[in-house]
Amino acid sequence: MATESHITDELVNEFSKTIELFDLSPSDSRLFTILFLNHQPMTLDEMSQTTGKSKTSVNTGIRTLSDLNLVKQVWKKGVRKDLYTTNDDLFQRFMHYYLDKWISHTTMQKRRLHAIESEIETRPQGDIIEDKVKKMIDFHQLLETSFSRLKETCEHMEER
Amino acid sequence: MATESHITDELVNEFSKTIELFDLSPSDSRLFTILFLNHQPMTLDEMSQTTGKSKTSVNTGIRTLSDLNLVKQVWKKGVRKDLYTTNDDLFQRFMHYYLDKWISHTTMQKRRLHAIESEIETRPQGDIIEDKVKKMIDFHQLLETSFSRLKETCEHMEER
DNA sequence: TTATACGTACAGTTTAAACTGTACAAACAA
DNA sequence: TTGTTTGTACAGTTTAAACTGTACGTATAA
Repeated sequence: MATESHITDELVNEFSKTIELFDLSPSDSRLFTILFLNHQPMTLDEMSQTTGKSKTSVNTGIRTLSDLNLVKQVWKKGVRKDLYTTNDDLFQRFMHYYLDKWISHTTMQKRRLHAIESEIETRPQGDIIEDKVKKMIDFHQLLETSFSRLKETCEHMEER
Repeated sequence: MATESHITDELVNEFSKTIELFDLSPSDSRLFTILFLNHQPMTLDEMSQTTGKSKTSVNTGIRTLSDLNLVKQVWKKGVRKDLYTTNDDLFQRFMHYYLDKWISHTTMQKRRLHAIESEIETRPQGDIIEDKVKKMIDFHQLLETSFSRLKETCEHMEER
């Protein structure tokens, strides 16, 4: 038992570090990983037990993960408690959520910058500022196309 | 004056939101943006004044940004105070810093997972765990190649 | 040399986020 | 119906991060 929990702990520690890169809090990342490693879907009480956090805390964590489509609720006849498990297609799910976040953000900000740009036209602010705004818009454009391309690439990638 | 500062404020607000996507704190993002929008390099006191933060705070912020190669120190004869300005090639700089972070992280974590995998071979943990570890490694592999490809793509992109 | 100006280390404070426990509402069992 | 069980809202607490002010070391100018 000591051995098994040691290995599992290691896996949780390492994997959740990667999950954090997707802008999830350490707690939420850890919760996701525990759920992913577990053999069956888990109840709130089980997750509370395993993570060492309160049930309330786990509850809000699960809600966050559900909202991002990384976790789903499942039903099992005879079980009264809510059961949760991780969604399949780890890579596709995470990439989808993450890239959409980037793309929608950059698109929106680019639009806002254009709005400011036209506001500037009515009351000029000087060449330097105008040049900076252009640079900012270019920056957003490059980000948008980069991440859009990556999204396309990812959708064609295999996951076993 | 009211007009000018209004527009500048807007620009700072909007642009720093994008900078935050690169895992920089709101304060650091704001500091970067202010520095980027300013016509000349700025001193610590000026930045302190403009951001409304203490000099110490600005100092640590600048250090963070310098460490990430997003900001550089410049010298101007006759000026005793330290002067800082943003680096050129906004897009390339940010992307380089960000993608390197992802790539080095995934590479390292993949290696660690492989280590755990071989540890498991000596003391088997059951098929389910072994399968999960494989899935984790695949996940990291896919991340690594995705971001490596993006890096290549970005290096060939133009920035005006 | 002394005096002044500047950057930064450090301790303490403020602020925001994460977390907990209680209390309640909805669903189910008897 | 009444009694349990479960999920969640909310207020209060803990914890961590961000920030400030002072105090000191180094550099420049006189």
